[in-house]
Amino acid sequence: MGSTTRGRIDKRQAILEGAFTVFARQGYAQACVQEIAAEAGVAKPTVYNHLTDKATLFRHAMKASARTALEERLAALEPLAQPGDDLAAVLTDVGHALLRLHAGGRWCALRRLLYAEITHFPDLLEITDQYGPDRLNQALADRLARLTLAGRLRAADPDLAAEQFTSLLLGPLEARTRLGTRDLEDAELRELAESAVRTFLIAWG
Amino acid sequence: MGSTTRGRIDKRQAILEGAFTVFARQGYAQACVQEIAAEAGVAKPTVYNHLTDKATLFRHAMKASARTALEERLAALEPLAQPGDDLAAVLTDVGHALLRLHAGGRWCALRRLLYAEITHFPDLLEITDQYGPDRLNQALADRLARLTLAGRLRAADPDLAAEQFTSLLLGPLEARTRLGTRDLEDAELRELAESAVRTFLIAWG
DNA sequence: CAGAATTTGAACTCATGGGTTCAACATAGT
DNA sequence: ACTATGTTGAACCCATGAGTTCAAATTCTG
Repeated sequence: MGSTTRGRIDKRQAILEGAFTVFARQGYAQACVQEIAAEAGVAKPTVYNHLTDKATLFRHAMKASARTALEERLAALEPLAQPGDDLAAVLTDVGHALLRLHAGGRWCALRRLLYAEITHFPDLLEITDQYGPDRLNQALADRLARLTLAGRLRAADPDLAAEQFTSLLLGPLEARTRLGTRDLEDAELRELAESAVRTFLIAWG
Repeated sequence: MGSTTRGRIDKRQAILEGAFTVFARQGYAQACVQEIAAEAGVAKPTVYNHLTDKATLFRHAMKASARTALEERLAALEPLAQPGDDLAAVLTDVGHALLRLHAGGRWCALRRLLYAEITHFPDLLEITDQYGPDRLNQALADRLARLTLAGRLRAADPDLAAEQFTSLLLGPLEARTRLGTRDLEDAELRELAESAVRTFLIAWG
């Protein structure tokens, strides 16, 4: 009930990390609390001491991971704040970074878990609202609006432009990786980013 | 072992339909064979008579549904064979039809099930290869290639063009429906199709 | 219509895993 | 150094549901 010490915070953190790892590998239903405990390096009763039950554990683990995933993607947008002369090159770098993140095993697994459980866990709807694609699109739309005001783009509807930009990146990625089950070479990710930026700039540049 | 009569084929068909309905509603793990039997209007041992076990049932149900989903989407592309004078209008109609299909409850559920179980059921990889987004993109690419040869489009890379077209449609849809958990008004689907076609034709028209 | 095949309802076996208990041990705080 | 708190390993209880059994009923076939 009271504040927990750093050591105990670390244990809870280890449990959440271990939980996400096991949920990512096996899915919610097939993941055993005993395995999660083992992955976290604690005893099973300790898991229950920190998190009430398996479903609570899942919610917390997913929230922590979704937050981290969004933070990483928002960080990938930062070069757009100071794009310099070659906007196409910066957009391509940003696109490439977003593709790498999206293709990463951990975020593929997060996506699968979200799809798998979103109808069973109402919390995941809220998590998706707070940390999902809309948030990334909003941040990107802000950037595109600024670039439009600076005369660098012609995005009268920055929300639509942002949405189309991320779609041009992630749609092909998802199809080519068969829903995230296959890796792509980094060169292919780069080409994909280039193609997306080319189409985007023809339409909105 | 021998051929089954029409009545028996119908029973097996009812089982597969009932199975998909229950899997779609509850997910693989939470779906009970007893409930599937009830949905199909048969006794539980009858389910086991026709399909060996729950996993086999799941694979067959998913394959049947994925095939139907692809057939419906391929059918939605048919207007592109004879587009008439107003290609933008036909592309918009086709896009609108694809969005409606994609947003339909049944195919949302199929997608969720594919994401949820694709790492547990290798068959789903094959099903995705045979009936998944790539198939739709290939068929669309064929159409776009023909339209390019006819001087209607400038799609030197019809595969990429097709991929971008479906991405411009489905990416925004998936974000706006929060992974298929919310409905959109048909007017919004129409607007989405129009926006996608507008960008597509600027880039590839 | 008789025989074969399938389906049925109810009960059953069995495995699995969520969650709990508890005395002993380890760690943290005063 | 003592007390409080947290953790531990092992065993446990309990619910759930996959899959099976079986005699009787129903449906199908020739």
